[in-house]
Amino acid sequence: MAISGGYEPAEIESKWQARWDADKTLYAAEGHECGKPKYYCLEMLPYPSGALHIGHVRNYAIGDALARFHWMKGYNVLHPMGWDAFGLPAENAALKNGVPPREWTLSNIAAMKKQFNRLGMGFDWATEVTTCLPDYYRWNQWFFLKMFEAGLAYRKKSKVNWCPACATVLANEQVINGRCWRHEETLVEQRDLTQWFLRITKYADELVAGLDTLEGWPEKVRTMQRNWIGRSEGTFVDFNVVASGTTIKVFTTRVDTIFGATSVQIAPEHPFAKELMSQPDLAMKIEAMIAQQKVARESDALGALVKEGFDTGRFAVNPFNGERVPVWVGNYILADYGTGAIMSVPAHDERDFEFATRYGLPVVRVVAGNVDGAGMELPFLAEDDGVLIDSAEWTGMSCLEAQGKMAAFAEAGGFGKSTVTYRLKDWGVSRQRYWGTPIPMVYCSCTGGGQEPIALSESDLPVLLPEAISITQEGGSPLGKVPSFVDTVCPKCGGPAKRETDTMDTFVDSSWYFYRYTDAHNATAPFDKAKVGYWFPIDQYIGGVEHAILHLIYSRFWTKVMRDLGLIANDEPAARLFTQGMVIKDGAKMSKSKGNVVSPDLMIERYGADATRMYALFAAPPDRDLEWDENGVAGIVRFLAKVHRLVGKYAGFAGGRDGNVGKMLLRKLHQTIGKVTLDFSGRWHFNTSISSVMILVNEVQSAEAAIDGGQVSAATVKAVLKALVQMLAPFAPFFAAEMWETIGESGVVFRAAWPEADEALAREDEVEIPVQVNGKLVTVVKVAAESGREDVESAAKADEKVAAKLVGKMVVKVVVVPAKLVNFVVK
RNA sequence: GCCCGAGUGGUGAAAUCGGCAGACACAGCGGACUUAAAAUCCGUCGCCCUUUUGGGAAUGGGGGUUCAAGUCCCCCCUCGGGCACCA
Repeated sequence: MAISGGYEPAEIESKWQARWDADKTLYAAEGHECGKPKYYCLEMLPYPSGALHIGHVRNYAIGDALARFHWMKGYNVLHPMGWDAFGLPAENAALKNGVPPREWTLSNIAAMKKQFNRLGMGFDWATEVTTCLPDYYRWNQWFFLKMFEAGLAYRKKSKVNWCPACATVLANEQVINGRCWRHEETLVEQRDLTQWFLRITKYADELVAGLDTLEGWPEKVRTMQRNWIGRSEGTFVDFNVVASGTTIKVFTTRVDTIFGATSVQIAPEHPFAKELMSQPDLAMKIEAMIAQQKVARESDALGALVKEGFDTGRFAVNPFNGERVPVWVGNYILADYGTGAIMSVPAHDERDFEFATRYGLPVVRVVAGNVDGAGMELPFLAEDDGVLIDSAEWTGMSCLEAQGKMAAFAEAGGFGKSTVTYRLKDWGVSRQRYWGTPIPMVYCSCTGGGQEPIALSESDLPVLLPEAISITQEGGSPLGKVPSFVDTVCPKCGGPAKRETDTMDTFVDSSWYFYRYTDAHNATAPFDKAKVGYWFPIDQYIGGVEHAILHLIYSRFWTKVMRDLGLIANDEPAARLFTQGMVIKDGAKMSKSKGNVVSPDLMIERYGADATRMYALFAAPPDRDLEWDENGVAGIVRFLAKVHRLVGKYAGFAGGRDGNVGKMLLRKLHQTIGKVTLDFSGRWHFNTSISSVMILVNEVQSAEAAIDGGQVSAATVKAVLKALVQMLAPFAPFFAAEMWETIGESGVVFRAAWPEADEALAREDEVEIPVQVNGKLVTVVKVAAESGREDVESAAKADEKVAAKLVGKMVVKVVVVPAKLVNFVVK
């Protein structure tokens, strides 16, 4: 588009880009000795796909505005950037084009770095972190060894989520509605594999409790994490199976209702069900039910299954009353939650009620008072605020009280125990892929018949990923086909040994990368404790809400592990978290298939980086979804062009004396500074900051004739232009740098002190007061700002419109809110 | 089903502490400048009734509190997101 006012974004932007590349004045001060308060501003690092998308631009525009604002406020700001560079796409590209993953990844990084610079993002490249390079991933291996030593990393055979499209295992967090998080169309299969796990469950309680301290995190994210961890307090109770040595341990949150238990229900995959498989008739039914659950699980219809089950013909004894209850296998019992077995209390659990009704099992009520508002007895009572009946010595006790006492009773009797269960499972980190961190373990016949892992020692690190390998998607880990990698020497016996061929989940990389930024070139440790101590916690972390439970739970876990290893002192990685909204186009999420993808490069080419970024901040508050409208970007260009023209015109302005217009401009200026500063102080509604700057510019434009006529002093003009440029600096950095030079300021605008709003100068002499009669607006009267209640009221009464409304009426009450409004209440 | 978040003009939105609803933009419409267009500038611009003047209803819907409600309280609807046979 043609741009007026002599504003040539391409010229300005390439000029400053070159300067910023060359000089490092915008980087964080090295030390703690700089005397400034620190501010660690962090945006989530991108995956190097090869190109930034417009959502990135928004994310980083928010962070960069904050970083630059804090520079100007005098903070020592760490604003780093890196690359989450391991992962499957690199391998897929290799499969498709034959380009080695490393080469593909590094060239993508180079391309995206160029884009970042083109966008004018003020990142501290001196601390750049690239997770696929050995100087980073060796520390993943180092942490792994530490965790192994601490019993936090272990290997076990278990059912794992297998994505056929990725040809690898997925963590529970990477399975969404039974489908792969990267392949929506692909159902995840369950496979039995021996895998590496990290014991995140050990920290489950602390991860839940810590959420209460994270007041700077969105409630939404905290709730999601709470749900994900799924902490549930309850009781284990042992039911001994009659005529067998077997005990079925059930988990219940309502041990108080145990006198109402009329059956024990076990999952088809429960160990006792396996035991029963020796009976052919039962085996068939059990297998059918396992298959049924599997199908339902895969199509995400587990909750929709009709509750079915069958009697095993066996009985178990309720330890509280010695009663025998039948043992059933139920399709609504999940093997992987609790103990995979429940006591069924149809009177007080909706699901048990449904099941019992279907099969005619008895319903025994043990909680009184369960009537509805109309006095009708309810079929069951799920609430735990009732009073027990027919429950031996606990009869008459409140449910809540009984829960504690009965659990204690069971514990004392040796047939039960208070417990806490979690939905959260240990984090499966093994991946059968090439492009990831090798797991620093070997297997040797000298230990456990070659089945037990032997840890390498620190001095063996890094275990380097072999570079020249051919990648295929068949037959297990690609690394398994590289003899030079697999064959190694046993650290224990010195004989020939085999390396672990799985690699680590890439979420390991992103679990601690932000610590590395503080000491990115440390060759002897992941980081220096003192440096982390200075910078942590992150003051502000910014990213998409899609990471609420993956990255953000893993990295909290990692922080706690590192703390317990004595490496850091903080309990949580980030004091404040901000999740920005999505960028949408034509009302829908952008996607290649919809053809509504906005290219940042194209935007920069057409409108410049400054306008593109500024639009991303102007079009909506940052926490909300943003509809991308190219006309809006053009509008920002018009605005910048206007500023460009005015700054150019008045840069060397001399003469003039402040009349009313000069005073008005100064007043508007200080109002604007106040508004923009306020927006930065927490709410980040940059859309309103920018609009207030637009208002200021519109005022200057309207005042042009007066300025030209000498009614504004040079000092006022200068003050307005200078602060205007400073206020634009966080949003349009190239532009601001250029304008700073135009008005003859020396030094770097981003290091100049942020302007202070002078309240006295910002104050209006006169205010307009709305006048209402019975709450309805009648008119607006102008009064001196300092007017008292009487003056305001009499000014309002004096208005002829108001007077007309008051004729013949009785004024019951007059509400006067100074500087706000007058309301006459009349009859 | 449970838990978050949202719902305001043609569009993106503003109203931060209960005090003029629609700031600032985008789009539209009219005009100036121009041979013409672009760019720029000026004006206009929520809806309904009214020639004007003016009047009326209005922030998803319904109730309430208040002199005053987009904002607070209760109930409901719609959309987005998360969790879901979790015992």
